[in-house]
Order: sequence, then C-alpha cells, then structure tokens
Amino acid sequence: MTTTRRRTPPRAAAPSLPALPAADPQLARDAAELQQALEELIRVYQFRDRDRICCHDISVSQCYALDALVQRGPLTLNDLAAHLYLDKSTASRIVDGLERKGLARRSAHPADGRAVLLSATRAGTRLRERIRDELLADQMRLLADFEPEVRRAMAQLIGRLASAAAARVEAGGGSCCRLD
Amino acid sequence: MTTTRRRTPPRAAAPSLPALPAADPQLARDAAELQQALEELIRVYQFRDRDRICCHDISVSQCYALDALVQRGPLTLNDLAAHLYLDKSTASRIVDGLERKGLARRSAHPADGRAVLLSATRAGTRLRERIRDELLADQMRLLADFEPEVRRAMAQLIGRLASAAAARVEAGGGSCCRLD
DNA sequence: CGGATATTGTTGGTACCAGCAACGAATTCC
DNA sequence: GGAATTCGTTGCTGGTACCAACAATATCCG
Repeated sequence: MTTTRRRTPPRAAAPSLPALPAADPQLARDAAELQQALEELIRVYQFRDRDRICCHDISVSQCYALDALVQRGPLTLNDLAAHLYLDKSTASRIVDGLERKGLARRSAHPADGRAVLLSATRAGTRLRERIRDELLADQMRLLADFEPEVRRAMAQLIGRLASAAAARVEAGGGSCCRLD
Repeated sequence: MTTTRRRTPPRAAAPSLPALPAADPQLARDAAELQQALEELIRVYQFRDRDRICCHDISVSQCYALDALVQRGPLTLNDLAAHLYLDKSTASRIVDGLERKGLARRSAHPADGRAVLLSATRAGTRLRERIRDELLADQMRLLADFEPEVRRAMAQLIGRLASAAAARVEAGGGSCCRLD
C-alpha cells in the first residue's frame, strides 16, 4: 500500500474527511477513553518488549520479524514488510541483521528470479520460541490477577479491535497526509 | 526506576521469581491469545501513529512527550523520562527537538538549581490538540462499527490491562535479563 | 561549616530504525 | 523485442535508544 508518508504538512487543506459519526457524545467519550488507555498500554508494552527482548542479543524489530517468519512460513521481503507495516528497505536491513546472526536466511524464489524467500533458521526458530515463552510467562503472571471471564474478554476484545484497526489500515483508510 | 537494561549481567537476585501459576491450561490459553492480539494491536497502532503524526512535522516520540507535558503540567526531565519509560538522555534529546520547533520550553526549577522544568508552549498545546483530535476522529470511525456495550468494554478492559501492566513494570516486576 | 556522596541534566559515542530516492535485475505486458 | 513494472538492495538523512562520563547542585554527616 505504500502510504506515501509526506514530510510536507497538508496544512490548511484537510478537506472534509469521511464524515465522522457526528455528535454521539457517548461514542466520543468511549473513543477518548480508549485512546487514553491505548496510549498507556502501548507505552508500557513497548517498554516491556525492549526490556525483555534486547537481552537476547536481538532487537525488538528483529524479534517481530523473526516471529513473522516463524509463524507465516517463508515470506518474500515485500510480504514481510507489509506484515510489519514497514518500508521494504527497512525490512531488508532488519533481515540483514537476522541473517548476520544466523537466525534467518534468504533463498532464491523458485518462481520469480527477482524475489527472495525469507525463512527462519533452526536457531531462529528456537530463539523465537524461547523469547515467546518468556513473554508468555510474563503475561500469565499478569493475567492471573484477573477473574477468568475478564481476561478471556480482554483477549477477545483486543483481538477484535486489532483486526478492525488492521482492516482500516489495510483498506488505506485514509492516510492523513496523502494528496499528491 | 532505571531498569538496568542491556548486556550487563543480571543484577542482584530478586529472589522469588513470582512462581508462575502453574498448570492452569485455560490461563495459558488466554495468555497466548492475548499475546497474539496485543502484538497485532501494537503493530497496527504504531503504524497508525507514525502515519498520522509524522505529517505534522513532529516525530511520534516527540508527540508522546508533548502529550505528557500538556496533560501533566510542568515536569522535570527525569519525570518525563520515567513517564515515557525512556532513558533521561533520550528524553533530553527529544525535548531538544520540541524546543527547536518551539513546541516546548525548558525553564529553571524554582526549588532545585540542577533541575529544569519542561512545559509545552502555546503552539505546542495547540498542535497536540490538533493531532489528538485527528486521532480521536479516527478512533471514533473505528469504534462506530461496534456495539456500544462492546466498545465500552474495550475501553475499560484495555484501561485495566494497561494499569496492571504499568504497575508490574513500576514495581520492577522483573528487570530484564532474568536471573538464570 | 566542609568535604564526601548523590542527584540532575547534558553531551559523546555507538548502534539501530525508518523513510525516500535511485538503482540493477528480472518479469510482464504489449 | 522493447517498454513498463516489480523486487530487493543500497545511499542518504534524521530520529531513537542505550550507556558512560561530566559539570553543576544538592544533601549528608562528621
């Protein structure tokens, strides 16, 4: 989708976007509350990830990429970049890092001479497993304090929210600074 | 809190690694599901933030910092860094950026000659407001597709989860490289 | 008081991340 | 067989993030 991120501000332009569901005060309140909660959540989890992952001699981005490779089998670089919402050049360099550490490998695409197939090596798979287990243990300790129905609902609702957000983004929902 | 990140060997033992609630298969499933959902959620929202914020000629981190300054009044650098879970040097440089753009300002701390007080300028407050409104509008469009009770629950549960996670981190719940 | 000790914020250094632009190579479309 | 397109890499710029070391204050304690 390549959302043409622009450094140049759209400035006053901002022509009326897709009519937001005007004047539902409850919706507005929910959105504000969600926004606030998400900010906190993301801040905290990003820190956690940095904190937990980096000591395995791998960066957070590399870990995400490795995860994608393990979970979704061999991918082309473009696929990986799309999945991570990154520019392909960034993805390429992240793979460089993984390859240097022997955690992933590039191989020729059988059907397309331009493409490469990325996959996790045995060591990569193992490392990813180890990190995942740690994060999961962490998560379990956290969740243990909640009532079963609550944590169940958390997982489910967050899943739904993530899917919806992903769908919006995927659909090019409207990058703010478009208009070229 | 300064969580001694990095290659440095584990510090003194926090003796009881909080015994993970052994063998509750349902808990394990919930944790795994949550983990998966969170990954997706964070990936997507990070992208959204990058995409939406950068076109205002401000970086995502700068925006977070600005937000903190607006919401929590004047802060010292240490406070800001702690709030963002960042090293103070990183925070300092982020503030440099904000100051250069005239969005924040450093002033002397009345009671402590070493400290600085950071606050948002008028322009900073306005910009933050503008960005916030955009993100909120976005959020509203997304939430509009959910039933009111569902989105209400989302906001609430995510809030609880964020708080719990923050509390864990704050409590030093487990610094980085576990103690082997 | 007055010297050790601690804290606050800045700077230097290193490494990584992220995007755009331009490129060579391979593929696809006439 | 060419033009146009797509795939991945590389050069560039600038932001993020850590640690270590530092000067200036502040605090503690004899």
